[in-house]
Amino acid sequence: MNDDALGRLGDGGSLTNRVQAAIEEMIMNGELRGGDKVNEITLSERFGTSRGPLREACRALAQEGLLVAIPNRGVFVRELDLREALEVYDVRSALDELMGRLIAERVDDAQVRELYGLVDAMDRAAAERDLERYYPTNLEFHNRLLALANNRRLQRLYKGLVKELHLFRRKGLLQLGSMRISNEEHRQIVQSIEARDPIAAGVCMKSHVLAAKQRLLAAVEAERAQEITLAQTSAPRRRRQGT
Amino acid sequence: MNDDALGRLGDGGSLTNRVQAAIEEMIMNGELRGGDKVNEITLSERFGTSRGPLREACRALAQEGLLVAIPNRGVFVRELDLREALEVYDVRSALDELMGRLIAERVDDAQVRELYGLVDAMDRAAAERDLERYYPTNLEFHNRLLALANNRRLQRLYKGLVKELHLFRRKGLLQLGSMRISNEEHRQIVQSIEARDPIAAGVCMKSHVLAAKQRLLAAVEAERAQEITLAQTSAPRRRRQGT
DNA sequence: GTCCGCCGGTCTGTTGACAATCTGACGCAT
DNA sequence: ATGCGTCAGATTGTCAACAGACCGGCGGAC
Repeated sequence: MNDDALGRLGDGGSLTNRVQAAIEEMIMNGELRGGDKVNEITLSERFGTSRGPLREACRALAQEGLLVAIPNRGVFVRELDLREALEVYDVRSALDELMGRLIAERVDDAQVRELYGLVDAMDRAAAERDLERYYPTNLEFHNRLLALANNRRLQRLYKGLVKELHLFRRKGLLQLGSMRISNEEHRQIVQSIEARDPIAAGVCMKSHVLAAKQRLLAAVEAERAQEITLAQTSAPRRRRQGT
Repeated sequence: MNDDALGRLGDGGSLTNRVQAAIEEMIMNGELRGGDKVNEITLSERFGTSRGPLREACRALAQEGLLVAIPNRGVFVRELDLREALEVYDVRSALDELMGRLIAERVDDAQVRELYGLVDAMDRAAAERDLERYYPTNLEFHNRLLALANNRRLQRLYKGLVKELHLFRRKGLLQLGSMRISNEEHRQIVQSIEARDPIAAGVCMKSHVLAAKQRLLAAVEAERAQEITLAQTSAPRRRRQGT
């Protein structure tokens, strides 16, 4: 991020809104990592504002859960441990089930065709092992579903949860887990939506998220096993790893 | 609320936190109603602070969804129309299902007995038509369930939704609807929890919320019908009511 | 050698003042 | 009478400075 950081986000109206968007962006693209301290003076100088708007932006982000404010100590980028990440997946599973239910109750044929189009595109990308194309389409697919649910509260909470997952320490594991995603799950979701079966659509979407949760767990376990192996080979005399 | 408004909430550490709690309190007890403007100078003078902390508190409450900030116009207490209230109920139904699922997977016998105790207390209060005792117990029952789910994310989102429902214009209708609540639903919830049946517990809790949603809808319909009747008798020559 | 208390620097918490914007009303022209 | 441009008052947006809290290092006592 450069000195024109706020200029690019010029559509916020107030400085506070732009600063808030800028900090959120810094967190999302990894410039600010979990546990980092948000220094008011440093950041306000960088954005070319005073500390007032910056403090207001931090307050909002803290309420949103992206930052943590400790009185007289400052604000820090929140850090999500494995337990919390799994909690988020559980909540997402519940919201996804609702999403499927709502969508199946109100889609029209054109929307179903659009969803099939996205699934087909993902199939083609997957066949070519083209992850650069698979990811954005996958993202669009889920955004489209979220929009089709037509429930603003659901949309806000869901987007918040997605943002929160960016705070997971080993974010790489999330992508590693979703890499092995089965597009077949997506197709089943659309099929149950096409059948206008709210129960089935809800179950499909819930299962989809819970499967992702399990993939994350598996990836964490795999990494842990590998770490232990590495540690044992490089320092074989050590019997116990740090807990 | 008096001039000691912040003194009673003295445990917030920073002024901002106390102001935030105070404003939230004002919204919850109805002193600030939906659509009301939050004047920075007026409120800051009332709390004995400057505008800085007050603005930060409003930022946080806006992010939480209790206030709405319009650039260069100020912040206003958010107003929930019927459509939005129903949306909230839908989301709550999903979260409650998750809650039931999680609880049934991890309760112990003592906790089940405690839940039965609360249901019994509600039965006794209902038998005596003692709503003053029924309400707090009902609240405690649901808070207890929320705690038993042991999922902080779920707890935060759920409490947020409950707060948001206070912004519904005709809040009275909510209570009117829950007055006819069947404690039998509560007992069924506990029974399925006691049976350690996650599916059944989830369904029971989801149904409980959706039933409340239907009761709200019915109350709104009843009120609307009565309004039309009154309007027709008092001004019978008018054929069309204002939309 | 270790622990305790002091102290300077740094950062946050808060404030009051200045600049920009909006609201509502007044007066004028049509 | 109605509509429009203008203006004063009020309110929000932003800033720079002051006060207080926390952190780390230093020196002395045991």
